[in-house]
Amino acid sequence: MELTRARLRLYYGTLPFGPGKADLLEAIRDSGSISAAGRSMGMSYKRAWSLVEEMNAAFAEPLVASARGGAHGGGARLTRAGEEVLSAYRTILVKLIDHCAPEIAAIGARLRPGGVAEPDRPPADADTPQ
Amino acid sequence: MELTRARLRLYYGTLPFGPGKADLLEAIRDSGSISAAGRSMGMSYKRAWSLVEEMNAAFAEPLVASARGGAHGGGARLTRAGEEVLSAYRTILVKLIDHCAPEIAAIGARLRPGGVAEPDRPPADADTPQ
DNA sequence: GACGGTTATGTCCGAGAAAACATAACGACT
DNA sequence: AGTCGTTATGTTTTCTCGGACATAACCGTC
Repeated sequence: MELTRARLRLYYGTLPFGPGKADLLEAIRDSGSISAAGRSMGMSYKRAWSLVEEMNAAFAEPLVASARGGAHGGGARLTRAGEEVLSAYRTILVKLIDHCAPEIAAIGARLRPGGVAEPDRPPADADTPQ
Repeated sequence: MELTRARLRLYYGTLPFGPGKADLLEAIRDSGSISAAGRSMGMSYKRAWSLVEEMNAAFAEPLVASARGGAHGGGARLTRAGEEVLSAYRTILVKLIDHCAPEIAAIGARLRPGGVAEPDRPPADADTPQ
């Protein structure tokens, strides 16, 4: 059985930083707005915004710069710090998959071949986009 | 700010394997029983047992061998497969901390020095032992 | 044969998290 | 001045996971 997904959450004191925040940063960078980012990943604006607030409060300088009003209602973009934190997190995951391939495969090799018997599951059920 | 904790969860198809199961395996190995393991980590027996069941069902051969009745009511121990899966997971975490130290530090370096201002917290609050 | 500690399994309930819903403020543009 | 999409923030409802209980079966030991 192959590794499907890996979720890494780092705790710096009380601040957790994991896939949720990383994906959100990425979506904000790509879309230019918090609400569009939330929509694109099936997350309520409220939640997306509160994650942004949490990050901005925990870091010395904000990771996301936002503005309201204006041309298209406002928007948000990643700061340099935001870009670099996101990049560092992505690098960690890549290195993990890369350097730990033997151990990851060793676990996978011991799994039951077809996965555990789960009675008729509606196929191709998209990943719940946390 | 220093990294306090790292939680890695691996998904093989529908089976998640993370710190909860790894710690449980370790506690079973050390205590020789599912219930003692659960107690030692503040987890109900029911939950500990269901995690064991989930693992045993997902792997080709069980990770935990259990027996009921007998001298002291029964007990549980790790199989060879259990030992090796646990070992592989631990190795992954060690390698992660080791090889990704620069990126982990890079994120930590951008955090607000004293952590976010949290009004008077009862100090030395032990980690919630998930 | 009763005892005791454990495995095994089901049901019910509550806390905490996330979603849903509701509103206000903002400001470039028309 | 009005519009529009977004940021910002609060309140209420829903849902899910885990904890709390309850019970049975098992089997060396005394």
